Amino acid sequence: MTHDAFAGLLKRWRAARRLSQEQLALEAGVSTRHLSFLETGKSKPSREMVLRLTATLALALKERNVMLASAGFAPIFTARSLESLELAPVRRAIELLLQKQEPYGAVLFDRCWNVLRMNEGAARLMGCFLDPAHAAPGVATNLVRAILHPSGLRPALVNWVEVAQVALERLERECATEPTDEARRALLEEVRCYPGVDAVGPIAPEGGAPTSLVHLKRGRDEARLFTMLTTIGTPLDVTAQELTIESYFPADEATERWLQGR
Amino acid sequence: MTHDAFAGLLKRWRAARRLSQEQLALEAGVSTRHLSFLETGKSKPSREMVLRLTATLALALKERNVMLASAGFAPIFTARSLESLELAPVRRAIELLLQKQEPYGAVLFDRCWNVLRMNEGAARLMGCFLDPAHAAPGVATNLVRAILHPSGLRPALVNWVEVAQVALERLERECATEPTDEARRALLEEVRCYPGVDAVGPIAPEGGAPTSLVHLKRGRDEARLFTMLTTIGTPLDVTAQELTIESYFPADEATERWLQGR
DNA sequence: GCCGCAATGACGTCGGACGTCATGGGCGCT
DNA sequence: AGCGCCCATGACGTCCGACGTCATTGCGGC
Repeated sequence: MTHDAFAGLLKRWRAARRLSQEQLALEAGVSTRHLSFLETGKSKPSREMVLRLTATLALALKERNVMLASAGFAPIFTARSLESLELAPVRRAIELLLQKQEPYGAVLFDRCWNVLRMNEGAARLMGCFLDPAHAAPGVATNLVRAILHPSGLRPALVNWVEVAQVALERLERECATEPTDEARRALLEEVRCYPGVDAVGPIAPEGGAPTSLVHLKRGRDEARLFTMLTTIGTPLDVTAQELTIESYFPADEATERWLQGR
Repeated sequence: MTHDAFAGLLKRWRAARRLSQEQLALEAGVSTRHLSFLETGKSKPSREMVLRLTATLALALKERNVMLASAGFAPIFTARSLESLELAPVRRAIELLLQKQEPYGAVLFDRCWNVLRMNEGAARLMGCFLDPAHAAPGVATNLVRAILHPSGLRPALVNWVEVAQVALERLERECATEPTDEARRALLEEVRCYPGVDAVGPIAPEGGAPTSLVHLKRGRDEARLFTMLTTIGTPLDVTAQELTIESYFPADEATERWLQGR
């Protein structure tokens, strides 16, 4: 490593907290010797050491993640993510973003793919292709369930296999990257039990672009959409990074007219 | 860890490549013993081991990052990111996204904050508040330079100090999280030499929300905007995660009218 | 019965994270 | 000049875990 980023960060944060090496070392239960070595880059911290030090420095979660990354470790995640929405300006910006997407659809998800917000266009799509009569509870409010559950969008999804495949693949990938997230893992186990789900292919051949195609058809209504995922914030900023927006665009002229004509 | 994610992933990928433990171990220069332990979760891999194994398995970069994360390590990044744009559907989706944002502004950046694409609204904003006469080269095509360089937006930025602070902070944070990125570090060094930049505060007090306020004024034109960052893809999906979109919304009624009236 | 494959037991090496104690040097304060 | 405070650093030591070698056992298939 050219410049040891962790060393510099640690020094700066300790300075910001106005602690001497000795004080910090004492509080964190670390030897002053080792702390000094860490700040000069002569030693590299273990993951636990990073966590201990950042905890004693009372750093915000986001900062801890930066420190972890600077030392070459994966970030930690949190179970919150709803109250980040309480931040008024973020909330307002999201509202506007969704609104700008009209008449196309756009939906805001949390990291378990629960629907948090939905614009008019998306609501119309849902109303059109999801049979509200016999939708099992929880299916309409969760993207993964909506796609994979037999009473969800599945009857209307012409290319169900592909869509299911990328959805499953993505969920599995997420579970692998954040093994600590129990809720997400539970969701994965749940949908794996749905009929027909175990039949979709195993590891897709290197797939996984941020866009994908969706072909819906129910009665005389038919739409070919392609969708794109975006997440709030930068990938490094973990504040509200669990918030994802999926935007739906018409994939052909017919769908374009159909969307406009409603 | 409840379920060792890395172990399972490794086993699945090896199976997908139709290799026996012995073959893979031989090719990767690892003892069969250790490989077996890794697949049963009895041993945990070092960062280098993960890289060696994923390399011999010829996994895509994205998959390597997933494996790294599942073993608790930070992902690796790549220097490309432009050719991801060549993916036609992604490109098209981005085009549509920017277009939907009209008449508000929206700009697409790469991870060095170079401008890759810009919609009409953003172009108008730029034209209005950036003095093209004496803008130094490279300033108009890079967000960080545009904000921090004296010949950029700085004269028009009423709340320059705050804006500069978050921009600097963000850049520094990024440099810390990805110490390998030389280009980005060079940019940081460059802008640090601009006059007045060293005077902006050090570490901001736990700031860094995904939205921020911008107040622009030049002659009779004045706009108060708030901006939000979104990135393409999910935070875990590294395919094109280096692509960031900044969207500009009016922060008050006057600005709203001013924007519509152009 | 033989073979490919995976698991695993016993044992060894080694590097690095982290500890303890002691020393020396820079800097401010009186 | 003298005294504290803060930091770096030398010379040790401990310990754990990543990873190696060799041999053994158990499994399913031709």
